[in-house]
Amino acid sequence: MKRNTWQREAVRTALSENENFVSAQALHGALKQSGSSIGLATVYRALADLADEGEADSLQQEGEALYRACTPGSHHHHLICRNCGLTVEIEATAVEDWARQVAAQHGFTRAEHVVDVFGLCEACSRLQADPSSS
Amino acid sequence: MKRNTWQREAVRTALSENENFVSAQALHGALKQSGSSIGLATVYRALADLADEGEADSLQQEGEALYRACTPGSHHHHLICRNCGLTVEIEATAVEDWARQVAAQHGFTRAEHVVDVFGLCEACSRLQADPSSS
DNA sequence: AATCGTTTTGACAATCATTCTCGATAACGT
DNA sequence: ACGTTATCGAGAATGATTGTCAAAACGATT
Repeated sequence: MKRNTWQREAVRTALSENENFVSAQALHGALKQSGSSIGLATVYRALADLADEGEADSLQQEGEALYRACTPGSHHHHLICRNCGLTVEIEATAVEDWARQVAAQHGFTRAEHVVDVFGLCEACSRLQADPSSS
Repeated sequence: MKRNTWQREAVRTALSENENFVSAQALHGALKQSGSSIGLATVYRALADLADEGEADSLQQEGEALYRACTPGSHHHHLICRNCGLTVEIEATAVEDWARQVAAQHGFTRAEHVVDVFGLCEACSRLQADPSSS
């Protein structure tokens, strides 16, 4: 049976306080900073669980897993700033259909897909164009 | 200046002999099997170079990087069998456009995207439906 | 073909994220 | 409150990838 522990709740809370994708390590660091005594392994476990249960989205960047609280129950993708990490949830009905269709065309079943868009957000685009204003 | 060594050539060749995505470790193992004395670090370096130069595609799966020779100069995505690794290159013009458009809508510039579709290929679908025939 | 400056290699150590281990702890049903 | 048993925490273990550095290989030039 699954139990409710303050640790899991702490991770859930810490996650939803972050607008953007965070690594398990970073989240653990933040929790420790704010006085929690939670263990690193526990953060990893809690994040994996949350991702399984659909309460968090995850993606791989530079060899590490990043997590983010997500609006549960809705399938969506992300538009992520490569520089500052700003993340926007995006709907992609058209892409869902396309993926399913392409898979079917090639005889594939059980299609899932990974779709993420990276770029420079408006602010970071400006910074890059005019570095003096940083 | 970039030099041509038999090691790099060996990696390029080994890659193109594999229809599917392979890990650096696996590729190194295969090369050793066939009598090569190439070092593991060299395989990692060669693969990173090939990916940079657009001669190979790469993706992350279960915490490890997988590589695959790709038709150079063409932007494409992949349809990958979750079970046997069979890979099909797919065109995704519609998705390209969608990605660019979504990024622009949110003020993002320099949009890039990660789009991969995973599923079970025809053969593996059958196996799963009727495991007795394996 | 021999030489020289530079790049690349390979063996192994180092790193780093993540997972495992296991005794201790705490949740939940009774 | 009690006993089960899932979960925790600390640190060890794992496993992929990268760094180090002396030795070897490359390629342009004699």
